Amino acid sequence: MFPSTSKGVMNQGLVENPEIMATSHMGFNLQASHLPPLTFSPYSLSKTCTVGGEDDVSRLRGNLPSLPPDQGDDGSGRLGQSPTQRSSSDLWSRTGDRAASDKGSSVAAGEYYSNNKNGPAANNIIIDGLSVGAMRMKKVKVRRKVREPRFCFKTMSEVDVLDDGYKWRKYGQKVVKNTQHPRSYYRCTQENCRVKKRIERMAEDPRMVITTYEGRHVHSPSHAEEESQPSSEVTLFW
DNA sequence: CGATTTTGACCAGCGC
DNA sequence: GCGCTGGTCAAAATCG
Repeated sequence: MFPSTSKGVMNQGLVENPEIMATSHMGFNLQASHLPPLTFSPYSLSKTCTVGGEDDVSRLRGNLPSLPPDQGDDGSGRLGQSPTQRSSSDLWSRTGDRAASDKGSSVAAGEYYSNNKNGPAANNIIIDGLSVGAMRMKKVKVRRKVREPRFCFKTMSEVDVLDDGYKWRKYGQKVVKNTQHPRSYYRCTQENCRVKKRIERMAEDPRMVITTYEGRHVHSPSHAEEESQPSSEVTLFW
């Protein structure tokens, strides 16, 4: 349903091979000198990286997308990992919102988990996936609030804010529970563009930066014309 | 001086 | 209802 010539490896929510090419009307360009050339398939990304609410849970349970990636406003075209894709022995870290209690009562839609089974490595980008199995294990309590499509990924970086080609304005910073590092909230400065992102460092490994995007850009990257070296970018689509 | 960042206050969702 | 927490607002401060 989505044009993609993915050559990458999606494994339990990770993109391990950067050689994924795809086309889409929406995308991110991450430019960072410390990163390898990366272009993520929109299909792969949406398939493993986002979940936004009750509808998504239903979709995930059916393992079928209900919407193509370019339709809808709440997680279009998102697919879920099979519950069996999440191994209990894998190291997962919660990176998403607080739909579930911090007191460990349940796992709910809207949470994001990452699995870095290869361990942190330089120039390694990890796409975060979602545990559907965990949702099945317990009764899911879901926020009714409509969510924008989201995905998050981790990068090993000394700088918090990666240059993704868009212009961002910081609108908040918060110290979240059980973490030493504050979480920063950014909004796209483009008028009528409601895309947000938040950036935080992993508690377990402060070298890893977790970037979570929410929403879709309605415009091109601000310095798209300046792209002279596609091989030095990371492009994320969904 | 406009754009951006900082930061405390406020709000909403959730569990008890 | 209350307390806790994450997310957002907005005034003040800072930057270029």
